[in-house]
Amino acid sequence: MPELPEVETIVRDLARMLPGARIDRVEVLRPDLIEEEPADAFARALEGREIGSVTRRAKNIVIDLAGDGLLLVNLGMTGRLMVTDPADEPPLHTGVRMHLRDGRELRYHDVRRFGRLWRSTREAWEKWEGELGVEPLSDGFTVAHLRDLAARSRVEVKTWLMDQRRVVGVGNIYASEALFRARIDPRKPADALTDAELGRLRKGVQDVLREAIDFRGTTFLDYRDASGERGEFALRLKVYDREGQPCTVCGDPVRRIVQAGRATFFCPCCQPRGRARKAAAPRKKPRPKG
DNA sequence: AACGCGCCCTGTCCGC
DNA sequence: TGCGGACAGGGCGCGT
Repeated sequence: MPELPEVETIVRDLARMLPGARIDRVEVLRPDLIEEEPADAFARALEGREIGSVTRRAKNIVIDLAGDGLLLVNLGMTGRLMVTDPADEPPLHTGVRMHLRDGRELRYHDVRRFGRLWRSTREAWEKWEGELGVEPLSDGFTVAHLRDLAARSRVEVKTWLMDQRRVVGVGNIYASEALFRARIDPRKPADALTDAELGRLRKGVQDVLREAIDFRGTTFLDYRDASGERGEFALRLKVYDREGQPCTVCGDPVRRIVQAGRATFFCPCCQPRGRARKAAAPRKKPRPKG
């Protein structure tokens, strides 16, 4: 489910709710969600720990255990991490229940179980996250950096943008949305992007992520924030899941293609191929019917 | 080294 | 109404 805006929304909520809480007892209902074996060792190791800070790196939730290492959570496609009342009957697909000393429960729920929870030392984590790409909302996300990355890859830009070793946090929804805003054909090879296009891409990525955070994320299927609420950004999507519907800018039908096995949505009129952007940028054009 | 692909899993929807 | 197949927001490991 979750791309950067959804994870960021959850993290901001948890960062208000969790610091200072102590983990009393951990129940692992779905051991395959836990990296560590046996999962029981993972559960016992968390018991008694105090939660320090909650932060985000890429699409990972980083829970600092106040000097006792880190608890990391990747939500995969359908993961949810939320604070609940333990009296609430855990629904089917509840994977981990962390009972807090103050009476609340930190609950992990995941229908498809693509998500993972694991422990790490700060040193091991820093080494691991060093392999990840640049944070798109950080100062390091510059046109110069994008140019360096793009010059070394002939992969189609949409696929390129989703690779977490280059730029983190952009998944299948926001990749299509960012390229629409940047007016770049998603099939264009990364190393064919001009500086002007990279500049628009940088802005497109940042704008769409910031706006989605403002709306607490996009709820497509399963996403819920840390309180179990839906995000509100879905209505603001311009191309994602809008195949055949009119482009909000030019009225032409939105197209769906498949790249690297994932659906891509774009407007062939507003995101023209090649450098065929001779005249002014595509604007509303009267469209002939038929 | 870089890249494409299949796969992990369950639920939903669509066409027949 | 039922059933098979396609597809769903991520990421890893494999083979080329």
